[in-house]
Amino acid sequence: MASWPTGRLLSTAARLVEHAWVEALDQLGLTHAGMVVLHLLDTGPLSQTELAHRARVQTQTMSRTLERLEQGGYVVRTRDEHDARRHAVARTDAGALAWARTRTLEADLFPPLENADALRAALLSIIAASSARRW
Amino acid sequence: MASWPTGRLLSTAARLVEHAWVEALDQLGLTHAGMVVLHLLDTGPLSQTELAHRARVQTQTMSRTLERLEQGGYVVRTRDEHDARRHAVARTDAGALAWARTRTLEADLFPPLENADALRAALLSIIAASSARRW
DNA sequence: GTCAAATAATCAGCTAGCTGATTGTTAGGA
DNA sequence: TCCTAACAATCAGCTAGCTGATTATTTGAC
Repeated sequence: MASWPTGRLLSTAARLVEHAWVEALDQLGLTHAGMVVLHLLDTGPLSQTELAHRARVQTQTMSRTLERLEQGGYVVRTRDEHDARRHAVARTDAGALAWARTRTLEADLFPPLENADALRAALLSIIAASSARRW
Repeated sequence: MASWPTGRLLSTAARLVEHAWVEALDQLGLTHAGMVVLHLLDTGPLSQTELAHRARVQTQTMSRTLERLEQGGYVVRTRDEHDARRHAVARTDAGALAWARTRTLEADLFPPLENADALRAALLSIIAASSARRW
């Protein structure tokens, strides 16, 4: 596996790491995609397009994630007064509570590494390079 | 985004990097999951369970990927003579040709990095840590 | 003022992961 | 020998990504 291309190592590592969260999140009725949204709403309500942009995801994908979050009572969507095309997405109390509970989950479950800073730097530069033409 | 947990950076980077392959592979009638299989068959036929194990994927997922590869003519599945539970999966000529064409694709499309070796080392240790209890 | 273009969200439909349950085959112990 | 446990593959059904097409609303040019 040491001969695998770096991109494939990246995909594989990401997928394996996600497994660790699923069990813990499942008990709270959350998914990882949902947790990302609850995090992004930390600073206040956002439109769906803005949420999708910040999560680096399509608006269609975000739409469905929000549908589930709303159904679970973690989020409310209300039509924007000034622009009826927009939905303002806000966390409910239940959403804020769930986020508080999972706050440190991602970091806690990540396997400890020697060169964690170098890894973060590399990932950020990959994201920056790949986001350029897309987001 | 610099404040995101490392695991989330990992997922996001992996997803963004995959976008780059899709277009190129699509023209060859391949998907990334399929390409991984064609690579794993480099050294000869394998059972589906073995393929799933090496790709770090469930056998159900592999089963479906192989179904599509076989349908596209890139792979053949034949029942094992000695153990009728097993399927021996082998590349066809078309499969070998497709693999030859995409051989360097993953590496070529990966954004150039300063500390690529450190990244690979970190990813390999993450995979090792996460694989331990699962594969 | 009207009509075309842009924008926000959604619908339809695809692949790739996953879990849980099922079918067919093999191997091993009573 | 038979019957149960293990194993290989698949079926059914879920979420999360994606593309392409559609609907409703707003904006802007004429």
